[in-house]
Amino acid sequence: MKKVKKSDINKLKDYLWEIPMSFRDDMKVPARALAVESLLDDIIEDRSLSQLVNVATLPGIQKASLVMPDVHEGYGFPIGGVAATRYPDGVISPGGIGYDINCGVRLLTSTLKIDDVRDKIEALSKEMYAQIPSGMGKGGHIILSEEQMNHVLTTGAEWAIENGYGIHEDLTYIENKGKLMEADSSMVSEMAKKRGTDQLGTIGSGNHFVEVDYIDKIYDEDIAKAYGLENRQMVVLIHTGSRGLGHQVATDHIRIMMNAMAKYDIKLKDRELACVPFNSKEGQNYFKAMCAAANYAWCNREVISWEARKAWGTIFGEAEANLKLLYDVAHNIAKIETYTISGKQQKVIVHRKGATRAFGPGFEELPQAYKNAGQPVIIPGSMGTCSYVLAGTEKSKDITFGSCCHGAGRRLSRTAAKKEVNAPVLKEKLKERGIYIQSGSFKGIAEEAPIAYKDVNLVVETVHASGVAKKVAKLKPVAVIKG
DNA sequence: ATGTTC
Repeated sequence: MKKVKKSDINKLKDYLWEIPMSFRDDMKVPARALAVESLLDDIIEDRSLSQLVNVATLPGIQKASLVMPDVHEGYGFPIGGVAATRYPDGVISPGGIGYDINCGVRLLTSTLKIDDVRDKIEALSKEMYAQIPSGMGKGGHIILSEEQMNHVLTTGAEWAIENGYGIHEDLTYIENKGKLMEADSSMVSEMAKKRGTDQLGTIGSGNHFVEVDYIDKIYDEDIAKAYGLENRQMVVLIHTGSRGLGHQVATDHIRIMMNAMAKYDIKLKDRELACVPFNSKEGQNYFKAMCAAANYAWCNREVISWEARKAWGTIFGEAEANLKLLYDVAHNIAKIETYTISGKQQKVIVHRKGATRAFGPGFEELPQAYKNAGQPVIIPGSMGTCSYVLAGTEKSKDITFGSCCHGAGRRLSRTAAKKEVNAPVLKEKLKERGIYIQSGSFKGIAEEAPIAYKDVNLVVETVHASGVAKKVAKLKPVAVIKG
């Protein structure tokens, strides 16, 4: 595979770079990277830009294959990538969505200020760790019957609320109200359902976590007010997805697609880009299964919120347990959306893999309170650094198919991170800075160390400067619960 | 990311 060098890349703006179609004769559109130059110099080191060029060859791809500033290499497609293919005959590719279907984040706001509760943070971190199951393969307290599983897969977050694990008001503040209508539970294999039987309300491992933060800085007073954010306010950030169930859905359908591709005469440089036309039988079946797994993930984050609320009730009392959902966004998902392409309205299948939707003001699905502000975009940083709340913009539709970055983005591989980091020492150092890490695994702490990640400040500066999202608030962590 | 490499 021809490696992408700096000299192959044209600078379009200070934060926008393009690999032109002349780079490789099989490219159907140019490949673009949103990044300030110092991040680009990091990005060029791994295979993510070569992967981006591969994506630009997919049947039906529109306008450009894109990566966000937090990009790094992934399975087939780079993580931090956006690819829109023509509806309905362009391809859908599970690799463009990711194994963790509807991995995403949500932010809950509290009525407490950090300065009033410093002395309770360590106890809070322990109580949250006790209430929220975490770790590889770990199950939770809810065991779903076959019938309940089918309900979760078709109704998403609603299931949690109807069964006493959530608050009805939350639904208004979840992307797609926590339920994709196209879901079909019969497209989810028995194996996938089995893996998901006891994993509702669990965070898993890797970069998944539940975190307590406080608002350290407000950049946009008006939008912060609309979102209900105030300086020093404590919030809860939840990052996880569809667990073993989503992983199995991806595994099952990638295998099916690899066998079906020849039938549709699709030939690829990298078999990890396995894809079929969206309107083919296999494409539809995957999409329906993906939607079902996405619903499972929304239900999962709703149940985890219930567990977090329980822990807050134990530590601070009933009145303070009423954490309010600011917003819940997916960053591993495919959506059918409409954009202006070459001057005309065109429906596309937008693949977002490690990319957050970032729609601007006026978007009809937004709750009334956010109509003028735009969709909240939640960007978790690396463990122990900081995170951001941003607001989507109208401009994101022109530049990134309504998308934004999803986090800091990995810089070192997990193996490299483990070599560099002494986890017990890191944990102690963070504690000295008032950040309590609760984790069952030192290996997990090492892999997620700040040094393993890009500088989230630069990532956020890039998206802010490019206009795809606006900075609203900066969050600082005080407690992290992880696998 | 993941009952850690279909």
